[in-house]
Amino acid sequence: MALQLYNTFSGKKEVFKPLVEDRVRMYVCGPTVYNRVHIGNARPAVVFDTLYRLLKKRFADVVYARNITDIDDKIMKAARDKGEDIGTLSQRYAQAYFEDMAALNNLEPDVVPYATQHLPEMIALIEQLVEKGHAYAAEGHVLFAVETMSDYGKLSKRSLDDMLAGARVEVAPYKKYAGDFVLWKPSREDEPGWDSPWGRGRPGWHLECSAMIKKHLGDTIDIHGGGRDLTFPHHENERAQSCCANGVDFVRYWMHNGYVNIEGEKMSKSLGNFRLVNDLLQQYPGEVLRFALLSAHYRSELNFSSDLLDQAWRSLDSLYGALREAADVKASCEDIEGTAFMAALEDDLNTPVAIGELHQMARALNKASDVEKARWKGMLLGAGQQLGILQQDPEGWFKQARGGAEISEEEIERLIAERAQCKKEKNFARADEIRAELKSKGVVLEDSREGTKWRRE
RNA sequence: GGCUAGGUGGCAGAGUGGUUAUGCAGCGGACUGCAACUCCGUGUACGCCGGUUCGAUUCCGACCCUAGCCUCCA
Repeated sequence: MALQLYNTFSGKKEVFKPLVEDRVRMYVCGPTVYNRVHIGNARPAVVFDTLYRLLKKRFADVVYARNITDIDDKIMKAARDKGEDIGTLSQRYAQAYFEDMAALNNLEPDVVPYATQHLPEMIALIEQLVEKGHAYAAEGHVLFAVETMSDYGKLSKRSLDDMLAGARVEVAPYKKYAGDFVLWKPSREDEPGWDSPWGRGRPGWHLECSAMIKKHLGDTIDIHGGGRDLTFPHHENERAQSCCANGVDFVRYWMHNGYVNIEGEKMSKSLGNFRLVNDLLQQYPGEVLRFALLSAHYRSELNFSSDLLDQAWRSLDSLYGALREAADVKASCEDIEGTAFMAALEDDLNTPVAIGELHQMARALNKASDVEKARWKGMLLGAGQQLGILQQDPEGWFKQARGGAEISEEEIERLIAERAQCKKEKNFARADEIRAELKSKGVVLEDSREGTKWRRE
């Protein structure tokens, strides 16, 4: 089955065909590093990481780039507030971002470009736009003239008239037209800035992506992804800059993920209702967070709650449970091509259905005869790998801490040994007492012919 | 005000013009010294009102409601 992706630009699912056969170039908007990221920021990283894994399976030459925005007015403000150097602050949060993303089992992108390392490219892009009459300088600013682009607004599906009718911001006096956006703005002495033909200043927000895409991936790329809120103005403006400067198609498939909501409301730094990935990691394994993010289709909104996380954890428990039972089985290297699992992923990354298939595989593994177990274990592991889950040692999975007061492994083992002795002596009263005692400390015992296993819950 | 997306069983979440996923929770059963795990069984849910149709949750129209974008934002 052919990979199908929903393209924001056309508004429908399309069969994915790279511009050049077997070669895919994908760019995803990364974070502005002025704070630790919240779980909403993690969603595109997880979604597009899952797509990246799928693309790598399908195509020989895949390059995935995800930028770090390290120059921005919010970073400048954060640095001022903390009395810290901008570079130090952005470096620190970039590092924190990498750690958070790694904890969610995200593979590293092939390219991680930084905005501040691409000033010459950005300036060159502006010069090109000015030269072609798409941009003009005014009062130290350089602005993009949106009226010079005939299909401006086509990505976000809005007309210039609509936008101006709903405008809620005052129009800056240096703009020729209210919808024009900034490519370059002047910096005061105490603000970070770079020399340019228009004086010392800094780039507008949208420019870096255009410049970095051009440099690292080319004039026309296959996939550009990000959160739904970036469709306008960010991606619309990127598209305007790149199309007008390069004169060729910019992005062939635009993809946007839905929001993570809290209590039915968008989670965002500005609303202050966010949950930091790092805080959540104190309470939940990264794999649980990843699973929760993949439990809804990427284009839907996802309501984030402790209920969701608990369900995700239990679902993973059931999958790891099947692997744990088959711990002695050597998994065969199974090809998951052509399975319902792959068909789900290829259908615009339908991860909820793919997860359903994972459960079917686990059930099959549980029921399988000894000879069949190797095959199903291989399938389950292979499918899990495709989603970035199920790669841990199952025994370790069940023994990991689950928050709250912890009883040590030594103590657990000691009580299990005592209970085994009691059972041998038919002292079931004491055996049950030990079970209850451990249960009260969050440890569940599972007897079997091979002995007693335990897990934390 | 303009534009966009969506309203599915207790919860999460796919999907479909008729045989109505999947997971969690619940209930019944098998297994177990007791449990747990696992397995088997079990739930006619698709916002409201009309229309098309032999038949609509699925198509069409109106309505209600929710969220988002139009300003920094994943």
